[in-house]
Amino acid sequence: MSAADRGGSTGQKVFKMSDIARLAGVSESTVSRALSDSPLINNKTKARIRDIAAAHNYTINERARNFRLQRTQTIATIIALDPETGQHISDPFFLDMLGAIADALTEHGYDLLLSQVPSSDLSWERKYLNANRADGIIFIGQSSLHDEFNRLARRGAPMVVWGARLADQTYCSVGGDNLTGGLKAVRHLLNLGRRRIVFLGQKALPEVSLRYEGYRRALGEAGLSAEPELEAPTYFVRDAASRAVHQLIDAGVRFDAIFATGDLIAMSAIQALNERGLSVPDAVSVVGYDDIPLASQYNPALTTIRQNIAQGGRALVQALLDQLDDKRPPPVMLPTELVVRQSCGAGTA
Amino acid sequence: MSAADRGGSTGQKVFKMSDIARLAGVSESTVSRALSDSPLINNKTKARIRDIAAAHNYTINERARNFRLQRTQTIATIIALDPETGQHISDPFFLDMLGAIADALTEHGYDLLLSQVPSSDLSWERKYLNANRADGIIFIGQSSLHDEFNRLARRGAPMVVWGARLADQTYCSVGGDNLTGGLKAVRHLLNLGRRRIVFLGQKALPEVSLRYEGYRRALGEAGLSAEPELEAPTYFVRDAASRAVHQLIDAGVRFDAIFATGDLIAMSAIQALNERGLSVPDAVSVVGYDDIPLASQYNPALTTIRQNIAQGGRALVQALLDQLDDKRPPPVMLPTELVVRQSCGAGTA
DNA sequence: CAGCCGCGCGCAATCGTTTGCGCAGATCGC
DNA sequence: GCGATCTGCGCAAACGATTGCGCGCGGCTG
Repeated sequence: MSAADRGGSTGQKVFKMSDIARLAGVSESTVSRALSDSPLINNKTKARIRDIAAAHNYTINERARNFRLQRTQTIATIIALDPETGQHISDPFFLDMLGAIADALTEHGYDLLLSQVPSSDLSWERKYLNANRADGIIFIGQSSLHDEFNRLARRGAPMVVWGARLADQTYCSVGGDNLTGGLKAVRHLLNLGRRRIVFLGQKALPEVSLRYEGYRRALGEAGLSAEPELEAPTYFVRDAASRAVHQLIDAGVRFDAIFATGDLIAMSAIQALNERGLSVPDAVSVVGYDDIPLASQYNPALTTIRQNIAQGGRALVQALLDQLDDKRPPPVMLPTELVVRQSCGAGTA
Repeated sequence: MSAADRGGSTGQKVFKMSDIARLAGVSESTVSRALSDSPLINNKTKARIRDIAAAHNYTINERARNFRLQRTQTIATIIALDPETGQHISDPFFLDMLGAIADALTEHGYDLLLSQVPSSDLSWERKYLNANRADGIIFIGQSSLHDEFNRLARRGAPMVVWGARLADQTYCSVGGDNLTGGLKAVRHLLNLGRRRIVFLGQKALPEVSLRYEGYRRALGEAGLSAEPELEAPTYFVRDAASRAVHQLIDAGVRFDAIFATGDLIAMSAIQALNERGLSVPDAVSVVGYDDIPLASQYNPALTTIRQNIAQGGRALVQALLDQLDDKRPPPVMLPTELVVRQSCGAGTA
């Protein structure tokens, strides 16, 4: 049995529509219409054809069907690895998101084509849309690709991006409410009596920049203002956050709390604090972001901002499908929620 | 612009081969052959056609091509969620594996179709192979599907499974060397002077069962034997491991080390130990399994068994592609490696 | 009884590519 | 100088489904 025979499949004959037609004594047209429940076909005929199809375990050849229909029923999901920021696909957040998207697409009868590309390779349109591999694209991770996304969207490509809503944005985005997220996180720290709060994150990233704005506003509400020495830029890369914390301490900067713009960053920061003999949450309170599955199991359990990932996946898919229906869906902002755990002193480890 | 016009794409005309042919003043056959570098075409003609194609940003329609060639150039990767074991797609291990598979497939010019199905839905063959959506299937997670996989493989479906090699196995599997992994983990604990080592994992799962065999042998080498009271079955589900540890302590079982068959389980166990005032690694040494990205950042950093995930992804893809070439690749077992970190007392937190 | 309408179905074109075969012109050997 | 061989390209038939159009037939109306 060679790879050429019907997808290298099972060794037994794979029926095509003409086989069913012959068995039923009708034309292919009739089979096609019967299986798609067309009103043009008599109900008895339909039933007979369906029985025959079922009896022979017939499955319609989706590729042929989609080809004829000039559609793919496939959505490409691209996780753009930004070598600069070091954000990696293994961030658990991405996998959860991917699962949510897969579920939502399945519900709508779409397949999910997964691709992991370095952001330097920007030929998405050619590769997926022109090559007719996918009907649309979901990008996870906005990073520094804002302009590129704008260009793509202006050319009419059906696409949606998980990320922040930006000012000059022509593409559709779905994301958490990063400003409110930052606000809630920092308000919580202030309510605990913390006053010198480190902002740990890379403001160059759109989402992080909005979280920073929330940080700034929360401080403002408390009559404080953001101090440059309390801002530590760090990417999502493994040890960057840890290094940043060490540097702060080495530089003699005093602080009693950290707002980390990612749970991984928060964990890395906590580790660094421990290495320097600072206990969490006694000496320093820490808030993370995303509520990745491990956040609740970390030691101490992480207080964090939860984004509803399942809801996000559904929203991404819905926005994209709307575009395929010629609608122009507006950007979506999902509510965020503060989850209080031990790393803020809610309990003692 | 409607979703119907060439994949709902860019609004500008999408060229097809006949357009290029007309522009070049040749037939479609010639264009086709020129682009696939057929020796039947004069080099000058080839160059001219390629220039024209490039100038018009022409991309071959992959769907039409694959349709004509009776292949899909797509591999379905299925993460079977076993509701019983509670293992979830968000296990970081899966995402890493997925990334590795995606990379390896891309290298070979294949696309990755992702599906997340509850194991109760077993119509993979119909859905992916008969429907011509994919040329083959990669299953991540063997769980309790051994028999189902055997059936599928016997029918000749091109497939490969990430998991353990079992006795009556007719399908091709790729996996870590679980026996040696268990051996290394437990030998390490024994070398540290630990004697009462808890086995934390669900032996019903094939891979875990092999790790248990390693555990047993390592104990045997040290003149010890496995004691039933030190075996705590636990699934991968969020809090199961924590509960299991609490129960052990409640039952008055004495132990000085834990071999957890997953990093998430190990982390959960450590948390439970801490809650009961037992410090890691002073009172209890813990070894995990998988070396997920967070293992090194956990607190304390986790000693664990590393499986080379990138290598695993490549091996899975290679095994599947071999099958598509009519070869019968043997099961693959990849080496495992012990990574010593603080949770075993290699350092102090 | 003739004309009309609607129901149920078949014919054949079509989606964009690949490829076996055929054919014209150039080249070569003798 | 003539047939054989080779080179370079075009014709047309596939791949497996969908769908506009047409047609036969039965029932209805006038």
